[in-house]
Order: sequence, then C-alpha cells, then structure tokens
Amino acid sequence: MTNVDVPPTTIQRLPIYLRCLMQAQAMRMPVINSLGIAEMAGTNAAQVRKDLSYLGELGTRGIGYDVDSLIAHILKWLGLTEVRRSAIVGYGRLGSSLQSYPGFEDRGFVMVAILDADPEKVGQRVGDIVVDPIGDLERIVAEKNVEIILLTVPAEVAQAVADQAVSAGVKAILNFAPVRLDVPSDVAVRHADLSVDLQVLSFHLNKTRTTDS
Amino acid sequence: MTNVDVPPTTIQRLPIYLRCLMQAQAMRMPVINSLGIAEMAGTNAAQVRKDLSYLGELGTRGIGYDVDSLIAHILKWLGLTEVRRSAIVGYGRLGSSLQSYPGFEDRGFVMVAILDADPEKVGQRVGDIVVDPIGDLERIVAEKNVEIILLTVPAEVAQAVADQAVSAGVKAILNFAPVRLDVPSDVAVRHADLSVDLQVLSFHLNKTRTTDS
DNA sequence: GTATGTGAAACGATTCACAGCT
DNA sequence: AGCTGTGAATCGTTTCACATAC
Repeated sequence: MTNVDVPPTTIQRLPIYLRCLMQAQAMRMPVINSLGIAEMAGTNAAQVRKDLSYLGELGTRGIGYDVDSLIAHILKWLGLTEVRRSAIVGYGRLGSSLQSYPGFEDRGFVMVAILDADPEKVGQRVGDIVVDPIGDLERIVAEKNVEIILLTVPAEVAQAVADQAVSAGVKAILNFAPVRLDVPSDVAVRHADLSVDLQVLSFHLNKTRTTDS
Repeated sequence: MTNVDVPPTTIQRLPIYLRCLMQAQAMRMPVINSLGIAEMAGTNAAQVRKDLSYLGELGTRGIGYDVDSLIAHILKWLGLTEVRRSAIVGYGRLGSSLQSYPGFEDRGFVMVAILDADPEKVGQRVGDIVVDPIGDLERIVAEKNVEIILLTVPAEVAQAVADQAVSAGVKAILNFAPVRLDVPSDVAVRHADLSVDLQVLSFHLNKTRTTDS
C-alpha cells in the first residue's frame, strides 16, 4: 500500500512537521497553510509542499491543509499508529535518562525491557520493569517481541551487543555509542552521537572567529 | 587562514574520520590509506579522499596518509586544539548524564558551569562545580566565558533560555529540547532530538514490513 | 484571490575515472 | 605498481514559477 518513494530528507522532516501540527492543533487552528508550517518548522513553504506531496494530495488549493487529517496522515506514514516495543540496553546514566524523555512512552513507543551487564543493577525495579542481565538479550528480545533497542552500552561492546540483538530479530537500533555499527541492510540504525555534534559546533566556533577579520 | 569552503556534509564526517584515525593510532599504524579509513568509517574511498582534499593535500600518492599528521590536521580544522568552555543548562536526568559522557572532558570540552531552575538543585556540588540558578545565566556566561551550552531544559522554556544565553555571548548551542530554536545566524545550533530519530526508525519498521510481500 | 501540487531549473553532494606523483 | 587529488558525470535535494483547483 504505502508508496516507498519518499526521499530520506523528507522522512527526517516529517516528525518536525508533526510536532508543529500538534502545536497548531493545541492552538485550535482547524487549517494551516504551507507557509504557516514552514515558519513553525524553520523551512520554506515550497519545501513543505514538496515534502507533503510525496504522501499524496493532502491539501486543498486555495485553503491549505486540514490540521487533524494531516496529523493523521503523517502518523500513518511514520508508522506511529502502531505500538513500538522497545528496550534500553545499557542502563547507565544515559540509559536511565532515556526513560523519562518526553515524547517516548506518550507516543507509541513502549519500553518493555531494560538490560545491563552490571550484576548490581540486574533485578533492580524500574517502574514496572525489572532490569535483566545483558546475557539474556536474545531470549528477552524474542520473548517480548522487541522491535527497537536504545543502545547505550560502552563503545567497546556495542557491535557485539548489536549483533546479538539483530540475530534475535531487532529491526531498528538507536545507537548512542560512538562507533559505527555494521548491521544487515534490513536493520535501520540511527546514530545519536553527542560527540560528533559537539565537534561540529567546535568547527563553527572556529569559523566565526576567523571570519570576523 | 582557514579556508571556509568545506561542505557541511564533509564537516559532519570529519569527527568520524578522527575517531577512526585515533583507533588506527592506538593500533600503532603509522600510515593509512583512503580505503582503510573508509572501511572503518562506513563510507567509500572516493568520499574520504574528496573530504580530506578540502583540508589541503594531506596525503602522499602511492603511500596514503600519515596517521599522526592527519589527526593533527583534523583537530586543527575542527578547532579541537582549543579549549571549549561549556555549560549544562537544565540539570535533570538528561543533563546530569551528559557530564559523564565519554569523549567530553577528555577532548577539549570543559564543563565550567551547571544551571538549573529548581531551587533544590541550586547549590548542589557536582564534582568541582556548584549548580547555579538559571536566573544567573547571563552573568555566569559572561563571567566564565561560556562558548557552548548544552540545553536540556523543558521545551516550553528552551527558546527563552536560548535567547538569554545568546545575548550573553554564547555562540554554539547543542539543543536537546524538542523545539526548533530561533537564533541569530552567527550562532550555531545542533539538534540532538531523540524523538525525531525514533520516529524515523518507526518509519523504517513500517517500510520493511510492507516491502516484504 | 488564494494556496496547493508539480514539472523544470538550480544547486549541492557523491561517485567515477584517470592524470599525476612517489 | 600504488594511491592520492581532482575534473567530469551522476545523482539527489531544494527552489522556482506557474498551471490547477477551490
């Protein structure tokens, strides 16, 4: 059914549009036009129209986009109408902070397991989840039908842990470890790599200083 | 001095190359070629050569790149030879997990302040830093010469806090709040937005399921 | 009149392929 | 012979501009 010819750059912007639309909805706006979305999202109207046109003809010429129905369409396209069973693998400081991240439990993503290598942490209760040993990863993934893992283990073991997760059937990984993961092409990986962002910022600090002369 | 015509996509890859080179250095490799870097980084040799060629003629034909000197060049280009004074603004779970993130204190980035709105947290000691009230943001930024802030405050106040930081002289922001920040063009912003990544992963989960038929 | 949807143009990034250096 | 550096070709993305629909 779903046409798969949506450019990757468009896909990355859909969650942002979605957020803007939810805001518009909260402000009781029944309709919004491409310029309105663009201003909220920090792009331009042409970009918004091109992006949305990949999902179909969702707007009304002369009027704009119906907020409610556009939200519904984007949710559908992003697969956010289904529950996504996820697990945190590596329950250190970062891992534990992810639980309480806003927009997690409250939108489709459900945390069904937490795993850690540290015997001290195993058995610990976190809400209604009990921390499991990382050695049980494959069993837990299979049993609890985990689709996404949030990988917050040390860089040295990230690849090995990812391999286990993949062999147990995980199809999406959000990787916080500063290493490139090697996975089969049917597994999606996103890198949430803080140090890369910091270094890019460092570059910009340099640039502004050298340009100011 | 520094030529500013490096494509943004290249800049984003430089930190990754840097990491690979450090690994090569740790393995006592004196020289590496573009294919070697590419395999470690998950790209192709042509890409690596194009990227590095923007920084100058750093390799030797017939041989490859000297690991030590290439590392030095990339560090220089990314401005990582200078100390980057940074502050955490918003000391919740996420904020506190950032301190201990590997590759922070140990590479140029120095945490000089932590701020929070919660009176309970203000005054708390964190290593050799005392948590300051967020109302003192402008004073602290000016006094401690903060260049980068890690913004981990709730979305509702992120823009207001960013505005204060910018007016006090901050030139780079790593924004963890799920909102688009409006800042002057000389201020660099990077979005570390977990929920966008999760939603992109959700899209891919959908796709593989629908394509498998 | 107003705003979408979309071919076409412009731009930017990646890949190719080879000349040039060691 | 081996590998870099780089123009040229290719590919993908963004922007333009307007026909189309309300």
